[in-house]
Amino acid sequence: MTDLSSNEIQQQFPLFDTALAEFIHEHGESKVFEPGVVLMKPGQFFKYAMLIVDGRVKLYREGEEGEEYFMYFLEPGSACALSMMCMAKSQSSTVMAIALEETEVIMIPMQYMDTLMRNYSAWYHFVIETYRSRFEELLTVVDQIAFKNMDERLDWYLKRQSETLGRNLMLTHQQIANDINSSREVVSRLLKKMEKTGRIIMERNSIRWNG
Amino acid sequence: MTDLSSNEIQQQFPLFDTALAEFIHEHGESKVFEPGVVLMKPGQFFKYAMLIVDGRVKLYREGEEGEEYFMYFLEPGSACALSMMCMAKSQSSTVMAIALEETEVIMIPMQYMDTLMRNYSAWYHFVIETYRSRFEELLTVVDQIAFKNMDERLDWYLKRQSETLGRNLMLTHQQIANDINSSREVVSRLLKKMEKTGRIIMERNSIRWNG
DNA sequence: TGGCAGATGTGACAAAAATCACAATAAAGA
DNA sequence: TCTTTATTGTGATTTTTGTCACATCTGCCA
Repeated sequence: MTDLSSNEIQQQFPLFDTALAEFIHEHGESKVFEPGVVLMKPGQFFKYAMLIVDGRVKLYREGEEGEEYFMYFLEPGSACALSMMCMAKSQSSTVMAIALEETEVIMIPMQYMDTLMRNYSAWYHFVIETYRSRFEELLTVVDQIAFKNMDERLDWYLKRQSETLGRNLMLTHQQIANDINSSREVVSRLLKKMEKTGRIIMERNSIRWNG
Repeated sequence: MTDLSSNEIQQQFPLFDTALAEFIHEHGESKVFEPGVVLMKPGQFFKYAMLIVDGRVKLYREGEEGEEYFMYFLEPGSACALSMMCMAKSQSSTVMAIALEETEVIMIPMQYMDTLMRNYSAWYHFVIETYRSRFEELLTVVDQIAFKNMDERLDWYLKRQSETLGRNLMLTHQQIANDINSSREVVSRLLKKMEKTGRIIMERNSIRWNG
């Protein structure tokens, strides 16, 4: 039983019809994750499909030697595709997911998946759309690292960050370097160039995106 | 109506139960693609879910300036995840798919998707497993290009090629360079090194993998 | 058999990015 | 205010990869 009414659920997830929203209201469980908490990590198994109601989650890939690579954000109204896929096969996750803000999540136990899939076509449309959009997003990530130089990748990274986090990005050069698997010095120099063209304004601990 | 009996379908797709195999036998359409034929290209819309019965399909991403990046193969018993996702939303594809050999495909018109999802749980398990495994595969591609140097990427590339194409790879250095978005000279030099360690044997137009 | 096209080898050089070393600056606390 | 620490700036150097130029080699076929 969730904290949210089926009405509130429908507001956040416009694809859901009333019957589905009520089912989820009934059988889902609400949970709040504090900023910095790990929602998902490599090797972890899933018992729930996770729907983001409020807040923001950062997904990134971890390399063997602790390198990181930012993939995408989960925002309210979206679901964690990985949680649904892994759950379906009792597979373990291979990415990290961290709450950036206080994040409210509806968790749907896996035993309801069959029922949902079978009886609520809105659900499977939602599931497939979730997969599709994440797959697409991952493809654009591949594009960037396969085909683009660091300056373009940095630009794209900041653009995406500002799209979900706003124009004022509270990021140090080191954090950015981690996210795009580069080094602080390289990021510093490239940022300096971007500042000269007016694309950004730099302050200590933050960057203003002018896009 | 497919050329394949429901029995043959079940043999290729072990997850399918008899009822599902019969449904697909009834409503699917058989099609054969000759080597080199494009099954799917950016901008194309889908009316069918494609199941690979025989042959081999190569999927790769195309960059804005015509660069390429090899993603993965589709083999018999697997489905094209992209075709299912795009179809579901009438979205257009963003990758290239080319038949390497003569490839036999079952094409299921999209109007049956709802029925399949609703009435055949084996179908949606299959769909989700398809998505999951492709997503996972794409993640390992990200790993490689984000975290690894050219020598490791080449090694991994050859390993994957030989896993589905056999130890004897009919590839020129130029073709390899295209697939991993590098240059012929770089690939030549790295291959030479790999030959010295005995990991491969080079011949004209082909490479023998000893992995 | 001679020539040609595609494939491969290789040195020299250029460009992109990572690394190293250290300076300068700013904020936070004691 | 003085100290400490995190952040940012910057030159010098190295490593990795890509590019250019050209030499060889191999198989094909006219």
